[in-house]
Amino acid sequence: MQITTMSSSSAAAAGGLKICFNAHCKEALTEQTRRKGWRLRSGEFAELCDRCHSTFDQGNFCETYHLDAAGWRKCESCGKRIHCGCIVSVPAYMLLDVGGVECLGCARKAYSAVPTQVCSPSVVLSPLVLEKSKECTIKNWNQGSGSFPGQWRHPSNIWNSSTIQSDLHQRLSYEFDRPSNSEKLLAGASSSISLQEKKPEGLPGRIGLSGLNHVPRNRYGNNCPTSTRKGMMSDASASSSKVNFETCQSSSGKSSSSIIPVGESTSLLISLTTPLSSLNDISDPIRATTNHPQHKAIPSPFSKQNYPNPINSSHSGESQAQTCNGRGRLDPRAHSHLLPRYWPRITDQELQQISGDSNSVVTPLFEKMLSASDAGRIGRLVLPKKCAEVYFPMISQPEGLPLKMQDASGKEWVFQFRFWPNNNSRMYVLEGVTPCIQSMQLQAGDTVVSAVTFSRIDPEGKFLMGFRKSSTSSCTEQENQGAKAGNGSSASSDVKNNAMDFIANLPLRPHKGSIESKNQTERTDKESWSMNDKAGFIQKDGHLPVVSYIPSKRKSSTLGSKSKRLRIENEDSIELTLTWEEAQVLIRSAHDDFSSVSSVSVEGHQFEEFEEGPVLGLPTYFGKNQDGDINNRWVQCENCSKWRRLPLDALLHHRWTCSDNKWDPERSSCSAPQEISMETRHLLPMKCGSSKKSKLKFEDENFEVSDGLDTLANLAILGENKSHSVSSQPTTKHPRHRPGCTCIVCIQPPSGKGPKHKQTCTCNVCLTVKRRFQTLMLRREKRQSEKESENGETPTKQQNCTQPAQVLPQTPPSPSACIIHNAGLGNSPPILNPNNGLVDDEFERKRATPSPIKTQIDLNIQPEREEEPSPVDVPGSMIVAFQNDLD
DNA sequence: GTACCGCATGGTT
DNA sequence: TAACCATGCGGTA
Repeated sequence: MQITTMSSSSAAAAGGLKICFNAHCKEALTEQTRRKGWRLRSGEFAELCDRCHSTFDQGNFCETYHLDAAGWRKCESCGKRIHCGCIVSVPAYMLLDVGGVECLGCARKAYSAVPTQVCSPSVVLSPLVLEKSKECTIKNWNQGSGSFPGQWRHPSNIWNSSTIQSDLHQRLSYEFDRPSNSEKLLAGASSSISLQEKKPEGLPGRIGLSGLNHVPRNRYGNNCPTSTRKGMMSDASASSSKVNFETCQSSSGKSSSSIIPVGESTSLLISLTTPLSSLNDISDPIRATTNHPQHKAIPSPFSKQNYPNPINSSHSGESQAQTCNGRGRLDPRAHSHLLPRYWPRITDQELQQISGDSNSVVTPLFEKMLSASDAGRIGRLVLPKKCAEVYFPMISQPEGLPLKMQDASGKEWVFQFRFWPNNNSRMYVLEGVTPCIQSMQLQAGDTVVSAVTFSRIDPEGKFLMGFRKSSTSSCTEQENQGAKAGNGSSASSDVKNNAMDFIANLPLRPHKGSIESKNQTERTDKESWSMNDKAGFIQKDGHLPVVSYIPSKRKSSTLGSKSKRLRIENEDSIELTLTWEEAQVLIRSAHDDFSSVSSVSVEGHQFEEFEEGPVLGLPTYFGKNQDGDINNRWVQCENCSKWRRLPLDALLHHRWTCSDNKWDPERSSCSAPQEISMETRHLLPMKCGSSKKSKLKFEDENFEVSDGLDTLANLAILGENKSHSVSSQPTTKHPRHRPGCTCIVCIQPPSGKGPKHKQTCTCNVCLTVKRRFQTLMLRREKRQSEKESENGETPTKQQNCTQPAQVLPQTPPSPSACIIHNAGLGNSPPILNPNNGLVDDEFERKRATPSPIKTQIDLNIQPEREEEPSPVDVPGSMIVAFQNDLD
């Protein structure tokens, strides 16, 4: 074999007295005795004295100097001893996927015997080997000093090999991460130098390969007599191919020796070196190789690897993790053969965590966004076909084989790697992943696993399953990519929400049955809601996720009709509905007036619309003094659940805590004991779950509570409703309704068809209608008042009467009335006793006092928009009905 | 009734 | 247009 050598950056190191790099020798070197040994990570070469170099050159270096060192292993095939403990012997062996090592000769034979599938990169074409080949080449160049030029083709000739070109292209595109560069390279094939000069922008650590990157405990085996640089070449030749190398010198003159294999065999090695001087002064080689024609993909792993520090590790065995930027470290095949969506995007940090301090080399293989079905209960993870075939073991039977996977925490899982025949093709799946994914969900706490990255750990040959969590950003690159890839669900799977956060921020508050509306409307945009719920995917990051859906064409097209799965999920969402219903009790406007609350009808369902997102609040209770006057309010701290007495006009945050108690400094801390009073002892609900109770009638008739929503609604109509006695027990249909309730919620199907509401109905829908009406009236009156003000007129009596804020204080509360009131409702305590069915004097008094409102509400009408005519103007509508009812 | 299995279907690339 | 792949869905335990 003849090798032409061009240059080495090591030349720059000339000058000054040096000693032999061999720690066991350390003989002083002179210009005349200095010889280049193995290549170092820096791109330089170990400088050896003549004697050591000779040993090295003969492939006996490790046998000579490392005999007592650790790291000797046996070739799994031929049993030859291989030193895997230093950088010198790196090119002499290969790491097997299944573990163990193989000498180069055996590895090559094994590889040649595998026709199509999947050879682990490290097995197929160990970059180490490649690297070593190069080193060897370079070394020999140095030695041979450019002889036999005639036997070396010009680099341009190399490009005649389509295979090589392809591989190189892959490699280049990977290495440089810039197709343009590779294109240039290919186009300008005449110069591999240019290759070397292409600095990997954004690809800092370029996968170095070679022993450099590798585990220090591998080296050339002394039992592979041919496995020194020369020997290795012999091995390569032995595998039926003659390999020639040609090197070109970088025009920069830097340490770029580019070794381009020129051969016509099926076993061809291309090794390109690019200087990494700009990057930590580490020169890592790039290699493109081809082997079996069927293996277009060159198995050279290496994305991120732990590179032993050549200086240290080669002697001390210490390894040093070297991080690369995420993009460039993936297996070149990922870029060349896999769709971008499958490119692993594992971060350096993650790799670092995975590899830890060990000598393991972690090679990200591919990544897959989790689809709904992947993350669902089925427990099947569909694998991209190409990824499965390239990176996972070949399987010939559909049953496949069990595949051991290790997650980032080190826990081992065994999945069934199998395939289904599908359209004359195969569909690869990993079965049994649900526990693992769920485990990751748990570990992730409140985040969401959105993608899974498969990597391989060498030399163990184990597979690693890493999970990427969703980000809080709703429009992450992931999602975009997922959406772009047509994987809407995966993209959307990033958008899991905490239910309460969602509720708290939801601009629309659906009424009964509105969950369905919610589903209908959201489903079309984002099916993953259901999936999330189903899979327990809830993101509790506190960020508002509501509008971050990335619609998927596919999803939307699928969701409409025939999605049995989705129907199931919708059922699941009903579970959320119940929770929602309960949560409704506490939802209120963020403002302390009603003007910001209106009602809209969407697809036949009523939504309470907040100008701003509603907030959650605990109910408050109004207490009275000894005279029977309501003069205080009790509110429960959201932290300690203690009740605090506040002034009536206290304006409360939706998350009121003791620290907000500026009215009673002594009880402005949760540590302060709860005030002992009649109310706290007997009337206020117990700490646990009290706020959820929709309606309570306390022993003391001074306290009557209703839930905040009802109060809110009733506040709007101020007793215009006609109460009726009902049991305090909720109905089975609707926990907030009483037996006998004939409201639409209790008696109507979700379709909305059925009997109309009765005027006495106090269901949410009715109440909202009333509230809506009140809001409309208020606004109307307000406008009218403004108009009149502009005209210098004073508001009419009627106007005053219709404004709760004005009316309420004027309406003396019943001595027996103490009202629960949604904490955020503001200063004006609602004085009513509404729909809990308790008829009192107050109500009767109000009933006797005609209100412009009570004759205007038709519970069965659709709440109109503000612009629409007032119900008052609609003859024969609710005016008559309501009046009749009252009469 | 439910979960699982495995093929089929059809949208997307 | 073919391949891919998400998921539908019938059969079975």
